[in-house]
Amino acid sequence: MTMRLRFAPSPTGYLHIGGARTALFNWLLARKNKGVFLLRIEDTDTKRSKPEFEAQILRDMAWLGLDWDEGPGAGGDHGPYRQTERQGRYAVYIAQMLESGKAYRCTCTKERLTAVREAAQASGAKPKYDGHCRGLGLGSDCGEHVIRFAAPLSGETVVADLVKGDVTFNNEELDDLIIQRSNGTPTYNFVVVVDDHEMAVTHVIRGDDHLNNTPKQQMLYEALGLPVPKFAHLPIILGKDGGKMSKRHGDTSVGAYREKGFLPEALLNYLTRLGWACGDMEHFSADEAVAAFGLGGVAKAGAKWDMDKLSWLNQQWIMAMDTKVLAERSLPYFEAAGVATDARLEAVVGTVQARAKTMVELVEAAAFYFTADEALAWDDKATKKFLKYSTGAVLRDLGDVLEANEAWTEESLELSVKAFCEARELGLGKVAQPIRVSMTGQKKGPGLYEMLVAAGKTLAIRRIRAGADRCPQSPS
RNA sequence: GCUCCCAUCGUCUAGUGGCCAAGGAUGCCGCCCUCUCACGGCGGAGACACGGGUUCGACUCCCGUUGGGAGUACCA
Repeated sequence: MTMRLRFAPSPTGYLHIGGARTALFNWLLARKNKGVFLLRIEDTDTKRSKPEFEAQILRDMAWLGLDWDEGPGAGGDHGPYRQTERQGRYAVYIAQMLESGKAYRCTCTKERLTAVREAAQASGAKPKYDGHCRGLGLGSDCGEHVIRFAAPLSGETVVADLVKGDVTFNNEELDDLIIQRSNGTPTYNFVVVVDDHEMAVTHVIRGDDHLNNTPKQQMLYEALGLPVPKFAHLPIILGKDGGKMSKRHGDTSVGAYREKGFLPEALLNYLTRLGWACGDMEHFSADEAVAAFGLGGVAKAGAKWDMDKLSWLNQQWIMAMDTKVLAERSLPYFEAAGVATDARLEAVVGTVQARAKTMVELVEAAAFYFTADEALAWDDKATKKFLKYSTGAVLRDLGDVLEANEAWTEESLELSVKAFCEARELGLGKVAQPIRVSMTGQKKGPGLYEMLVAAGKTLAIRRIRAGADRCPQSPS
């Protein structure tokens, strides 16, 4: 039997990190077992759901490389895959529940419900519905009413969780949950059961926060006479302070990480490793993760989001990437930064590849190659320290020496510069830094020779001479 | 309050009763490389929450305590 897994986001916001990780683990398991990964849009909250959010979620999933076999845009014969388009299907299940006596109509008012809840809480008991209408046998003519599940009153329900192990719930703790609202629409816990069944989902993998819903859903499966899927609950991702991950801890949306210049490979790598381990594997591709993945390696405890490690991984991915590919993929980031690139791009990127933790940093580090001379960002400290009165003549002469360098290769430039230093009895540092500041406006940057080559002779000579002009023209 | 889950370096984790005077990664510190910054190399500090059991032997098993998290809706 093929394993069928699903990710069921609500289009009430962007795809956040936690959701992406849930999707990822489902995807990994599906790919690992040659199963099916499907996407279901839970858009029944009409007040908060928006088509734009759905589009964004789909885009971010695709960006991460989490492709789905069934769902919006992919087809599949278990559709439709949007809950709003499935509304008609739930009525028959509700009717079945009513007929078999597994559900009943309830006309209790909200006021009464609140009073019951408060009374229970005051006495230290679990706040739950008291079953007031359970034995009344109310018919469809009872006026405004909800439909409640007549849950088992005694015994216990054991959830055989693939991550947590057996989790036992006392049925007395669970109450008669509402499965259909007074406006006729079914509620979440009922709908997931029906949808997961109709979509033939075999494994439900979701966040920890759903563990408490699971016994209710399991009882619903049983009441409906449906096979119960396997469950696995993943620990949730926490913020740096151990609390729920929120804006206070930085970005929470996948889109924000893309915009900040994180590579999908790195984000996926980090997300996989967060809460899952396979020995000492740290830096791995999606394919490698698929090959090694298993629910057995999933941690039970929540994990804190660590930007430092994500950044490190991103840098590892940037460094490991073929320079030509990296150059192509950096294009949108140059564009976003308003930096126009040219044919030197690949060479340029090569010089900053090991100096950027993100694509945005890469663009920042490379911008000086492309910006107009007068638009260079000057670091005052660097100028003061390295462009002094005495440096002016050095840079001017160096400009002439370099102009005479026909080959303009790293090797020949190194020979030229070193010969110049020896002739002047100057340490390399006394020459290299002024050149760097002239070229970049900054005191840090790529290696001297690779930078000169990547910049091109024309720009290099021009900036070195401009650097000379920038030096004080008289001793102060 | 009640129910459920969880607990190894700051962080992510390895560890499934002896191989652990607890390993890796990140971050931090130092040294090296060096024209700067990175990269890279080497080294260092840094953890089994606590208390009881079980056992010849517990990081590993059981119980409790403490701490953290989740749920407790006519939201999903």
